[in-house]
Parts: sequence; structure tokens; C-alpha cells
Amino acid sequence: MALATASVRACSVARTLEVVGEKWALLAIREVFLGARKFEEMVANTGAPRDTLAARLKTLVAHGILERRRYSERPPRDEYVLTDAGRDLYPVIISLMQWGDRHRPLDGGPPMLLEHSCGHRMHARLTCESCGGLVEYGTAKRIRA
Amino acid sequence: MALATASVRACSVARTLEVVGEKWALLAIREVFLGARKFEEMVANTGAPRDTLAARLKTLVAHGILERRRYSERPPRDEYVLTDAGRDLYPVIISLMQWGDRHRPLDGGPPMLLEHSCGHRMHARLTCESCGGLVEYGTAKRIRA
DNA sequence: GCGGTCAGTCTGGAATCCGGACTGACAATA
DNA sequence: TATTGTCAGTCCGGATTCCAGACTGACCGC
Repeated sequence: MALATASVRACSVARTLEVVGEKWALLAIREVFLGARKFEEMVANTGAPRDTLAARLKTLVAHGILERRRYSERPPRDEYVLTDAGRDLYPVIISLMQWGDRHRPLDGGPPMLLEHSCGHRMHARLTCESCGGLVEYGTAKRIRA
Repeated sequence: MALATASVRACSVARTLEVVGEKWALLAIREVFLGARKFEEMVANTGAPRDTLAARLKTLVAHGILERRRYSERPPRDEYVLTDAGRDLYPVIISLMQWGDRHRPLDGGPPMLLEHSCGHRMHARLTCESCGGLVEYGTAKRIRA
């Protein structure tokens, strides 16, 4: 009687989502990327309940995605800044943004345009570090697990 | 008395998260990318409550990310396959995976290795379509909104 | 008929989420 | 000094979701 009970896949996607997978977490991170580092700004820009946002910021700090930095002593004021690990979430945010731009467009075009440092309107894509070729569904195969 | 009340940012990230931002949605999509297209497989591999997973699959189908396809009439069996819009989420999944590989590593290395069609172990990165340069935090600036 | 597979649905308690009111520290204005 | 405003939360009670696990129902193979 072989018992092959629920061995959940060990997967980096799941481990990442444990950190940023909650409803307002990525939106808070987006705000920091966009320069809104203060609690009040994030509340206004995301529409998150203050309550929930405070909790998310706390766990993001605990997980080393954000850092809380005091930028004024009198009055005491803190802002949230990205750690290195937080900055590494940039591709996640950009990928989500591009999907939304393409598949959930707004009348009047994308709500936000980004310009890459090369001077062109930014269209990002995932490429292979070795060959430079496009990475999309079907261009990769599993070689372990 | 100017009332600048809570104008939530119109943002493609938020619109995308409305579709895939719930706890088990992206994990279900990951499963389909990995070839687990059947309900039972997804339950086993993700560990999601059957209940919740059924609900997520329903909304993903409703949102045009997945498609339910009958692959057997007798007994009646359906599987879930990616639509074009679903396949376009590949960069999101890969970005999440790479973040997890780097910042939440497992002893013994990444649980899954991918090989790009060029034959090398896949390390994907976000690059600019115009110049081919790396896209990371600080390489883009907002030119609208 | 009996057990097994597949794809869910149902249940009831636990955990979260929500909008909005409130607090407390301070600054600026009157 | 009193009033108003900003900022960063906390607190509240009700509504919504989530969860593990039991159950259903359609089918197949033996």
C-alpha cells in the first residue's frame, strides 16, 4: 500500500509568493519603486486599508524586502526603502505591468510610460543570459525535478 | 476646499493582480506551465484546499487565462490549458522563480533547473527591446503619469 | 459488487479583511 | 495659546475568505 500522499512541489515560485503573494504586498512594493515611500502616500495610491497596509509593511520589513528608515527626527518620520532583495523584485513588477498593459488595457493607452536609459520607450522582455534569445513558454525545458 | 480624496493610482500592476493576485492563482498557473493540467495533480502539487483551488480555476477561466478542455468523454475528464493571455504570464512566473532561487535558496540548490532552447542552463533577465540593455531598478524613468 | 480515480461540493470554525473612527506626536498658523 | 493640519499608525465590529477534511457522483477495471 504505497502512500504517495500530498508531496507539495518544492518550488521557488511558492517560496517567493510566501513573501510577496499577499494582496497588498506587491502593490506596496510597486509604490516604493515609484517613489512613494511614505505610509500616507501608499494608503492614498493603493487604496489599501491602513490596517492591512501597516501589517504588510511590517512583514516586508521582517522579510528583508523593505527597510524602514527615519528621515526626520522632529517630527519622527519614517520612510520605506528597498533593500537589495527588494530591488531584485523589479522584474516581477515590470512583468506584471507589461501583462496588464497588454491584456487589460485602459482607454487612452497605458497609464504609465517608462523610458529606458537608452532613451527609448521601454518595452522589456525576458531573454536568456547565454544566447540572448527570447525566453517564453516553450523555449525552456526542465532538466531536473 | 479642494478635495483631493483618495485617487487610487491607475496602474497595470494592480489590474493584473486583480486577476492573478490571489494566493493560489499563480501557483495554479505555475502548475499548468509545468504540465500539471489536471485538478488532482494541482491539488497534490500545490497543497491548496480543493475548495479554493476550484474557485481559483473558475475565475482564471472566466478571466481568459486558462481554458477548460475536455480530453475524455467517457469518463468525462477536463484539463486546464493556457490561453495566449495565460502564456504571456510566463515572464511573471520565471521572474518569481528566479527571485526565489536567489533570495530563498534551498540547501542542495534550486529545486528545478531549466534549460533554454540554446542548450544552456537558463538564467533569464529582463532586457530592453530597443537597446538590449539590462532592465533593472534605476534604468527606467517615468515619462508619463 | 468492490475498490479506485477524478473532479469537484459541502461544512463549520478560524483567520483575514474592510471602512472608518480614533490616537498621539508634532508643526504651522492665528 | 488655541486651532488646524500632517503623518503614521491602532482599534473596532462586522463581513468575507480560508481551511482541512468529509462527502458526492460519474465512471472504469476486475
